[in-house]
Amino acid sequence: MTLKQSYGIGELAREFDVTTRTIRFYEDQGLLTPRRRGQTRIYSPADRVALKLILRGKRLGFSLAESGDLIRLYQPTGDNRQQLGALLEKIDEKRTQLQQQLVDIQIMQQDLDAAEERARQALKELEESDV
Amino acid sequence: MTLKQSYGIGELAREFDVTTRTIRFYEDQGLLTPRRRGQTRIYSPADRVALKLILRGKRLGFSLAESGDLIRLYQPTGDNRQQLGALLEKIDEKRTQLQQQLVDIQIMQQDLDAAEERARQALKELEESDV
DNA sequence: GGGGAAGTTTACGTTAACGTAAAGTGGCCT
DNA sequence: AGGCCACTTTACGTTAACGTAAACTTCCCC
Repeated sequence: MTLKQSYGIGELAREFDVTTRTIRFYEDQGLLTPRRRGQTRIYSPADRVALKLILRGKRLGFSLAESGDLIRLYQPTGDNRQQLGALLEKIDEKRTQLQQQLVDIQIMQQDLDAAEERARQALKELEESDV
Repeated sequence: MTLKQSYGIGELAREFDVTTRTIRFYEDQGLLTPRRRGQTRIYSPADRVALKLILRGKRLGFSLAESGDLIRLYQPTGDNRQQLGALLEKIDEKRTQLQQQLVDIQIMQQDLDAAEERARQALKELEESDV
């Protein structure tokens, strides 16, 4: 089975577990650009990918504006050297940010390990004092 | 030189590049608990660590409430089995979340790689068409 | 043809995380 | 004494990211 090439708003809402209000809001912010059949919104696979990107961004604490940037990194825009240069810079910024987040995650994971260890130790001591 | 054992609010603000308003706000939220000398706040190394944790959390999109949870994972509270059980669960939740974020970061990094590749390709074509 | 179900627009409401301004206190310097 | 910091409290303002409610249309079903 090949990919669907269009989606309804409710369909996307269910798939990604967001409300239709949220999806319309993203459109308002210029992050999604569904076409219309009558007055009903029809979403393309590209819209679906964009939505996925937004939600992934959210999990990493990105603002909608930042996710908008990311989405635009994908749109093959008829670009001149200026814009391509700026693009490469933006990519580099994001990469730096992601690197920092990686470090943050690693530290937090170690912290969690330590916290778990202490909790287990405390449990153990409870056991022993209570034979 | 051994660690300082107390800090002023401005000092912390400078070190972590936040405003004093922000630091006081965190106290309001119960995330910091400085003692007082007169009416002036004096921060302990533990407060400083907590602040660091909060800001790290922010970089990963954690809410202040979530960072509050993390901070509490560190406070050796006189715990009973119930609480320790809940603690271990919380730790596990956070671990799962961090794992998801790791995956998200990896995907984004690949996306950035692809975007950079396309940008470089576009640049190259511009060069060639413009001998 | 009446009534859901799913879509739409419009608009006001809400929460988190601070910003910003005003007015006061305490110390230190010259 | 005057002045300048750095600190304090109080309080109202602001922005992002939706939630919630009301009042339509459209389509489908029986």
